[in-house]
Amino acid sequence: MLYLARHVESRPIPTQEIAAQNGIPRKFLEQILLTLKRAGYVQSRRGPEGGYFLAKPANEISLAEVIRLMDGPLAPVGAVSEFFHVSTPVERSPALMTVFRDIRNYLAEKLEQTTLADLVEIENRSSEK
Amino acid sequence: MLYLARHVESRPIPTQEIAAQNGIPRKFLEQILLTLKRAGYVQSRRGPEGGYFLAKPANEISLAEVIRLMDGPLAPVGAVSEFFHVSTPVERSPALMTVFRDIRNYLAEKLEQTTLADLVEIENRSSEK
DNA sequence: AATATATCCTATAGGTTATGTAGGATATAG
DNA sequence: CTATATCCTACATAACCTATAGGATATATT
Repeated sequence: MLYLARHVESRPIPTQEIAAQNGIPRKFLEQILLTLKRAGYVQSRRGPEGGYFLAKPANEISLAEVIRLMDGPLAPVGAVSEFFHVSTPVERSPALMTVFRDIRNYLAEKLEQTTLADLVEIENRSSEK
Repeated sequence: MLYLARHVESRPIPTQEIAAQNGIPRKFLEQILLTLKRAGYVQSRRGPEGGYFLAKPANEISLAEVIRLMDGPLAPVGAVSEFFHVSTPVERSPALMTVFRDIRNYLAEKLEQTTLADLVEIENRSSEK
């Protein structure tokens, strides 16, 4: 998705290119992009001149959303997960819960505040100099 | 280990008790304690009146050490792991690397600074009131 | 010395996840 | 019509998590 965000002005980008530029097996990448498409983060066009592109502006896609979709909960343990909560022995220690909840909150804030546009901008800035 | 830290003044504690009090299968717990013992975090005494106890003062055991032993690297991705570094496509984005490195550093600091003694103390304090 | 209590050690197993491989069906630009 | 590209599904493999199981060994107490 970062690669798509970097080339947001151009025509659709084929998996071929993304795979080659990023060292990812093409067929594996296809599956990931399909998942992203079904979740509404990318769109595609078939056939020659086809490929993938972002479905929304890069500044409306946070890392948190994408990571939750692909990797599941941000929380380090199920006991402090907001949306995927599961009961575990960790809950028997309020102090431990606080530590893990702090961690979850830090992760959530950080990853929710950072968008693909932020990353692209940072990289553009430092390569200009 | 937290349970052991809470009862640090008493005699060795058998797996039986820890298992029952924390809702963990006894045989499963045994394996975990063996791992912790081999790593030098707990000691044991066999036979009647036997059981497990901490091998060092609770304020010398950080969460980071224990989690690294049991769960592996703290880093959210291998590319920013200090001691378990592996090369991945993430490395192609300096900005992403920064985000993940920030996260790793936060985790490392937080978990290295928090010891078992801290957790016990916090819990004692709030139960006194 | 016998007994009961506990740890110690190893093998095994079922389910899930991560990381792919593979093959073909379908759409579309030129 | 053809080449290009996505779309869809099935399958494979290794590792990890969460155990379960059975017995060997040590030791405090009686």
